Amino acid sequence: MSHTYDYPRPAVTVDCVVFGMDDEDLKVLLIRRGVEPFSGRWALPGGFVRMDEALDDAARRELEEESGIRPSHLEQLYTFGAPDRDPRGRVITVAYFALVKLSAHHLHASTDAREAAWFSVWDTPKLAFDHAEVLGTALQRLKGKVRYQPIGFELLPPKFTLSQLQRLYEVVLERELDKRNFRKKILAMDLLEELDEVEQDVSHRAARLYRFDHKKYRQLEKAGFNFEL
Amino acid sequence: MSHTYDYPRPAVTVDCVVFGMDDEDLKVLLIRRGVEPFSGRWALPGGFVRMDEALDDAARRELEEESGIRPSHLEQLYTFGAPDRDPRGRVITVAYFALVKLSAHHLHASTDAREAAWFSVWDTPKLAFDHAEVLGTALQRLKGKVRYQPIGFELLPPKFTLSQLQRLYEVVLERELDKRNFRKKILAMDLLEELDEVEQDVSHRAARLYRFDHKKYRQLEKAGFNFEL
DNA sequence: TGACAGGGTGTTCGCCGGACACTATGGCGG
DNA sequence: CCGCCATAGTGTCCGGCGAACACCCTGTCA
Repeated sequence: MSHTYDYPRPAVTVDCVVFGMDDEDLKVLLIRRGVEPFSGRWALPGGFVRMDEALDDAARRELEEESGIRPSHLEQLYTFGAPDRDPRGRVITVAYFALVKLSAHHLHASTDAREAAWFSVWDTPKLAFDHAEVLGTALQRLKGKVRYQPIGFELLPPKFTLSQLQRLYEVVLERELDKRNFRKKILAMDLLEELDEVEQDVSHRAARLYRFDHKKYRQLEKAGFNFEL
Repeated sequence: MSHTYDYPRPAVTVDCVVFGMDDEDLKVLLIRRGVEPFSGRWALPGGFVRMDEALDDAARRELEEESGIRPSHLEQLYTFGAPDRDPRGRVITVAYFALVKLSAHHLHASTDAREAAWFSVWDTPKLAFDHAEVLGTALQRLKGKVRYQPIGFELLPPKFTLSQLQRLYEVVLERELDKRNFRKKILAMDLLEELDEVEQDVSHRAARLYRFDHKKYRQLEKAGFNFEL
């Protein structure tokens, strides 16, 4: 079946930059392409938008189809539409930005025969299309946003230690933070629930676990509170 | 001439939210539609993206065609793609956000038979499509961005008084600012060039004029300086 | 039992943001 | 010409917050 229009139309895709965090590093999800163009190259998960589908829904669907992941945070990032960004012709892509708790998503291998894997964001292979630029934009966004919105927690397991949280901020912001000042500030916000649990299976003194209190955050937010760093 | 594709494709447009500032209020540029759908209604300037044209270029072109305006600041805002946002079918619009010096753009009336006019952003007529939502998103962006990037100056004439600048911030941020603190802070940044001129034709003491020093800003920016409020 | 690998904790100081009120000028009208 | 009006322009104090900074604690493992 074919479709005919009076004027030429670009194709529209969505692509997702999905970030996850393991104990050392910030990771991004990539898919190895199995078809031309750029067959064999790594690329961001994504695909064509259906005619009856909202853009956000398309992003979620493609992500789930290609990796099985349902992100805990998803937002639109930027729309890339350089006329020559896809060798097949005019393709405009609406890029999305997603955060997942890596621990909860041990990639059940390739859901539909495509290979998916996590890469350190500082050390990715050469990417297809303009996906390196998209990734760069997403990193900037993450770096900017993490300081004034509590989205960093979406990258950590539900229960986490303050050291994990600090490492996360250090990796994302690309600078070291003072342990005492960091703890003082984050605890002063009163957004973390101190649990009666400590981490397990570590070969040194075990750290206390905390949980982010979404409900309290929403309350404070309404009252004009601003999360910052 | 017609164009045929294997899969259906959405149409892609750009729409521009153009802000200007007069002595009292923040304004937005609207165009009265002359064709269906929403004929007679006011809408944001915009139109279809050409096949060989970057998105930014499309935004600039449509804006110039419909109003003669060449904005001093233009950036992508957000992409709106709800399946039912246009009664003609699937139309995805990439919205842009633009700032102009109102004084320099006394709308040479309708460049191509369409009616264009400035409206107070707090008091617009009912808008076509989902343009009210687009405008709301743009206002949020302006409000957020004006505090940590010196884009407010794009809304003022090249030479302005500190009172004009303060009024601009008050209108955009929707709150009153203390005159002494505002002046202290903005002057401390050392980004304003104090001119040997005062405003003319006012029926009270004339205020000194200042000019924003773009060059100095770029230097400081490189050195890690951060503009704030 | 000692060494190692993080965990956890307070104080000081300088700066900046916020609150706050009066004098100075210039135009205009009476 | 004098007084009024409308806006311009100016400085201080205080409290809070961010930045710098070092040592003891605890649990594990060899």
